[in-house]
Amino acid sequence: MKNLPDKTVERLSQYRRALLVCLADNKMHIFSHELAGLIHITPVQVRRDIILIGYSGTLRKGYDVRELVSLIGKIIDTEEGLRACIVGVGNLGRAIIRYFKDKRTKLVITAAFDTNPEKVKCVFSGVRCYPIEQLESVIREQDISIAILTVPGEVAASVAETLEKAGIRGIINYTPTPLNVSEKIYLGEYDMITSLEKAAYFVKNNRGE
Amino acid sequence: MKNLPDKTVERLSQYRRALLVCLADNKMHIFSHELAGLIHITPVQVRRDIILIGYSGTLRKGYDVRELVSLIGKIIDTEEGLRACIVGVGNLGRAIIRYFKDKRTKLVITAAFDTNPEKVKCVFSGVRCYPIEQLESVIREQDISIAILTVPGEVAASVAETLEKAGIRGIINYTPTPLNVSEKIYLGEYDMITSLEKAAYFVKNNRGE
DNA sequence: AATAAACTGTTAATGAAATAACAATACAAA
DNA sequence: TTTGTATTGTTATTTCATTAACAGTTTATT
Repeated sequence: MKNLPDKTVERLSQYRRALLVCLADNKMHIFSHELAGLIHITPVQVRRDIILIGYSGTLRKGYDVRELVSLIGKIIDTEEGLRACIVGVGNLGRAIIRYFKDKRTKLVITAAFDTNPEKVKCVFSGVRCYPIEQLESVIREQDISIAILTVPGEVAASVAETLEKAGIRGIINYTPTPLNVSEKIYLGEYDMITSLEKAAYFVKNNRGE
Repeated sequence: MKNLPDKTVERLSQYRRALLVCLADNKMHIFSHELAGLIHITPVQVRRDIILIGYSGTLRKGYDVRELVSLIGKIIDTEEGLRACIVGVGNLGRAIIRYFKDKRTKLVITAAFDTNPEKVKCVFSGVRCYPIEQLESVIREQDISIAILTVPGEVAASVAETLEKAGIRGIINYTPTPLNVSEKIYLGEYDMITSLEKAAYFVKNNRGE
């Protein structure tokens, strides 16, 4: 059950979201093909993932939704919860703050940072904005593990360096600048130009998903 | 040279961006290890990708930057260029519009759509916003190939259906709702909660990249 | 001319992920 | 009780992506 494949982890997150909707609809059991249908993958893949996390369904009822949600929670979340911050309160930063508001209890954005004095000390969707100079101290005080980088590309590298010094453990980079951080730090690169150009290539070549 | 691997296409986009910076610095030749260093991958991977697109470097000078940029352009871009639109002009939609402004000549955001009457007819960073009812007609008139979906999750599925009817060829989904569109349509899923939860999992398990 | 250094290009091996095929089981219906 | 059906769970295969190993080539240096 340890060291799950990359893609399985991504799907677990999606499974949970779909399952929470089921629970809200009072649906207590679900078959692999139903869950597969909700996120548009194959039933086999669902079953394989579920085996990987060490869960078993029952033959005529499928999987117990609550148990599965709880198990996925044990895998993705920590008991005490993790805290994240936004670095760079532009449109994108604000979009993410707002979007995450009240979505998860075990994974919360607790601080934002910006250089603009107008933004500092403002509160965006409940998240306070600090001056970038306080990055290190606030991260340590609030025990923030993950940083979401939404600053302009030119300053991304230097901010990442500061984050590393502050002891951050994961960085999600929405900046166009590829980052170079210690192997110890989880790094997710999500550059939007690449996403769009990739789409352009496949559209051009008439290839669907 | 046809049907390049998924990951190679992504890297080509990154190569080009790095190479354009080189050109701006008047650097006309580049070695595989230099290019690899810029985006933090291995030189072997760079060389493999370059072989795949049918290009050759020279032994003592490496790759000709201009030629490589031009070749990548021929692969990713179309002669006439592609047009894209934003559906949903919230913070995220505006962030993307602004971010893409003047970034690429062959890939341009030409329209935005929203239901809010206050936003309709506004121009965001040079991109006009139309009412969602005109989605189909505007897409056809402007020959828009790609839609970037930044609407609330609840309406994503119905918007996607309309996009499909309008003859869209690629959808980039920033919505938390997984989409189900025809196999013919390229679909990129970029849900931010999944990105963050994935980071949480790896941070929790002390696993870097 | 010979040698060494610094590359590119190619093939082979490995690893990760997805798919296919099928075995096993519980239940319903005849 | 038997048979059929729908489902899970498991193993094997295939496909895709990365890494490793090394062969080949040009140029500078001696």
